[in-house]
Amino acid sequence: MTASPTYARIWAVVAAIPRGRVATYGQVAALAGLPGRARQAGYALHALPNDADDVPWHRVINARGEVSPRAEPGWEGLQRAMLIAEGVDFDDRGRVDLGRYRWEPGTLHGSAKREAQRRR
DNA sequence: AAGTTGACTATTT
DNA sequence: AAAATAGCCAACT
Repeated sequence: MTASPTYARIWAVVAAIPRGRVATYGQVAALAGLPGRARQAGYALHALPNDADDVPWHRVINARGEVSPRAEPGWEGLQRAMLIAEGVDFDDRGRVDLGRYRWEPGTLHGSAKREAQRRR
């Protein structure tokens, strides 16, 4: 497949998002070594092949904590359903509490993990 | 090769 | 608080 190294980096970061957590496009881009290139993160996911099960694209949302609207309808509802299935809650306006579900990479280790788990 | 596009975001109505 | 505006930059045509 003809994937740019840029895409590969972004996909790698997305693949690292733990279950039940979400990340913003800007966050993914920054972690991929592309600060300020949030749009490219979204572009990379758009170009993502359908059989890429190892990339949890549904855990990437926009900075407002909402599922980004895309060209084809129906996907938004699906993404929301998938996140709910993982334990991510949405409020009445269909938004995720980023302060609670935002993924903090590399932070949880050993006993610190248990402490982070206590948030609620 | 130049112009358009977009699964974004911060700022301003 | 929600909607429109402006800035952004790589991929796509």
